[in-house]
Amino acid sequence: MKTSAHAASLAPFPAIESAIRATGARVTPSRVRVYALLQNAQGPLCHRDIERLLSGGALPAMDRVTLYRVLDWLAAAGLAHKAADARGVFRFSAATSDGEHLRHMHFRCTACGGVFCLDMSQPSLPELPQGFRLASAEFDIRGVCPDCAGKHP
Amino acid sequence: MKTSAHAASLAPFPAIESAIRATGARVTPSRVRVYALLQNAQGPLCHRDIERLLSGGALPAMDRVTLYRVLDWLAAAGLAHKAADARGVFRFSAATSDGEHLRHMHFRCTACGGVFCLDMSQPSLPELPQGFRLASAEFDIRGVCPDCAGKHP
DNA sequence: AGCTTATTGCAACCTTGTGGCGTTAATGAT
DNA sequence: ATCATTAACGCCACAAGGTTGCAATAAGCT
Repeated sequence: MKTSAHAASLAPFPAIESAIRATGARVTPSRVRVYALLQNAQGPLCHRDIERLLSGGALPAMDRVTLYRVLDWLAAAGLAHKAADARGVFRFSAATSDGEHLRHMHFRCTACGGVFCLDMSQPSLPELPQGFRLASAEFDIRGVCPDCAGKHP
Repeated sequence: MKTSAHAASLAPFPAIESAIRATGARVTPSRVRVYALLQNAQGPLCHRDIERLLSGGALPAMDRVTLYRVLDWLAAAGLAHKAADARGVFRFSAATSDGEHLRHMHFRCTACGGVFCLDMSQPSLPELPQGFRLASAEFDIRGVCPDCAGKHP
């Protein structure tokens, strides 16, 4: 039995692959790797985080710019959410089914930039003035996380 | 009657001046100008906005870095709030009395980065898990503002 | 007026993110 | 299976936002 090295690298992620294919765009190793990584992540990751996590594996690290483009593409395709953290750095997270993450609770650490999802029911959304187009709404709580609070007492 | 040019440049802002002096730090023209500007602003301003607004006047434009430092100092002194907008750029706003702005509603335009304060009563704050230190909480609503919605139909 | 030292201005640098362009490789057709 | 098409990739340089180091300046105190 002969299996190409290429096919083997994509095979472990059938769901990922089909989700990408469903958008009409091409299925590439970069997209599969990044999207899979976001889905397994605990919270939103920034470009730097992803670069580090990716460089650990056996596969060759992908180009900086390619990663930026893959992330922006995932966001544009609706497969990921893109939002700036408390330090002004963009973080990305996999977009579950739909709408689940749109009304969510986040705790943003102003020291390390980390984002923690608080799984709590959220209050109802208020009415917007005329002309404003809503994209997402979240209760944004800022402060210092337990880790950083320990380092800076 | 003789009045020094220096004193004349600070005289118009007695409240501003005493607020700065109350922090224990030195009262400088840069701090007075920037803090006065933030207090008169309609919404949170970014570094760029402030640079432009300042360069319009008769006084010589202050240094880029000095402005960054004045803004960070205002935030550290508790006279201003510092937060990243939807595009990841820091915006600053004058800190009114206290706590008023901490629980506030904002609409952040993902196209132009503009921030609009929505003066609406806000739902109550939830409990945080152990170890998390709260600094501020706001209902963060993202989307496209009427201006940008008109440009990109 | 003179002293002390917090602020300023300047220059260089860092990080995050984007645009241009030739090359590679994912897909559809042969 | 091979080929052609063109979306993605990799590499380059660049832009915007933000920070650090240090010499020169000017607030505030006596």
